[in-house]
Amino acid sequence: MSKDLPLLVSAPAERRDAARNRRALLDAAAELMGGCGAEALTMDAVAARAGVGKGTVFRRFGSREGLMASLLNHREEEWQAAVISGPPPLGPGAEPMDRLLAFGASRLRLHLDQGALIEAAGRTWGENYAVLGFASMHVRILLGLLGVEGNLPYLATAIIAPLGIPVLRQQIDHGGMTEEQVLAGWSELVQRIVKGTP
Amino acid sequence: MSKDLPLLVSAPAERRDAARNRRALLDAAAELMGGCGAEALTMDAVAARAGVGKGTVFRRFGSREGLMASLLNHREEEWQAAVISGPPPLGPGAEPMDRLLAFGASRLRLHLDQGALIEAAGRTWGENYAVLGFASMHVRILLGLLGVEGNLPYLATAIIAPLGIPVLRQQIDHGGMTEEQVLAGWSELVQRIVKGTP
DNA sequence: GGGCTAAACGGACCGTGGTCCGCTTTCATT
DNA sequence: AATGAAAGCGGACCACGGTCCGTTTAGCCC
Repeated sequence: MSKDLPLLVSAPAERRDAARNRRALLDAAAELMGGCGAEALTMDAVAARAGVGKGTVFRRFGSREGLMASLLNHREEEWQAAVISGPPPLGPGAEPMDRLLAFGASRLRLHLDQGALIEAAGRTWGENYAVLGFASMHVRILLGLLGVEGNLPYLATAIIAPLGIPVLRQQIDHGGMTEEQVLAGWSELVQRIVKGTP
Repeated sequence: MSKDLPLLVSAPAERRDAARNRRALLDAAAELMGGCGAEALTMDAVAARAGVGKGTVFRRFGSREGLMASLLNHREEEWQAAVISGPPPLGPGAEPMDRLLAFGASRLRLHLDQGALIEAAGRTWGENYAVLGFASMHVRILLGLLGVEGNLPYLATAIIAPLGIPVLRQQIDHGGMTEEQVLAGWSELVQRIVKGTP
């Protein structure tokens, strides 16, 4: 039997008890979330439910926001995988504009689904460069394929911005729009930006 | 001498000690902010500095975020006044497109100036309908004057979204853009949206 | 297996945001 | 000026996020 090679993994691998506790904590957090919502979730409760001390929770996740961000991470990874190698039109194989519109619809749903969690994760998630960077790069590439010229990095972030939770909340809760209207508005926005190429 | 009529004011007027304490608290908060930044400001410190009890702070402002939002309110009101009746191109008198571009530049600066405070105020400020609603209505009207057709309410919020602090932080801190590049990108975005009218 | 080291653990402890309730002040009315 | 009621006040109190450090445990080398 060959020993596993360490490959190029620089992370020195987690100790087994640490890994077990991390999973126990994520499971406990998910269960408590399902029962009471993100707002009411306390770190003491998570620790107790997982059968570990509170210090362990903070050692693993750094902060309450970090724990929330870890919960979000699962869904985000699935979503990124769907973009990279899932079925069209979100994944490869469809026309760029169809992929772009599918991106918006999918991202919109994801954000609305996870809204409470995203808000609870605050800046730890919101400033997660890996997440923002991936979406931004994807949109930027699609815009390039569509023949859009100009400041693509900026346009990409500007196209993604109205899909953020605070904007969606304003439009839906205060502006009286439905989810469908928001998506239709976003699609129109994208068409205009693509069309407006001088 | 005629007694002041109550007019149509529904607010039953603040008692004099309450008004005095409110100003003292806002002044104290502003001073402490200047000294240590928004992050380090504690409610106990504000109360002590203003010479009142902590309960009074929460009675006036509801929460820490509420206090931050009240501090922001001054600047916001000045800004709204400048839009409504200040000198062009931000105020009335300039061409719609010039006003729109001036709006973006002015809003961008305002947000960057008050970034720390805005983040400290969190949702209490971010979901302030009066603020979002004013900006959104203003942009919507300008778009109308520019002959843009379509879902103006949506387009207005989408144009404002990339001027939000989280997006600006991403672009400037992680994306390597300068303030000038962001403003140039936003101007380009607006031109495209206006031009893209079918 | 024995022993060594670094990592992980846990829960007592602390600071801060937020609440509560008995006491004080304002002010309208007479 | 006296008075009554409502608004305001203050600081003891609580809950929760986050830290710290003495103790335990996993994993490795002999």
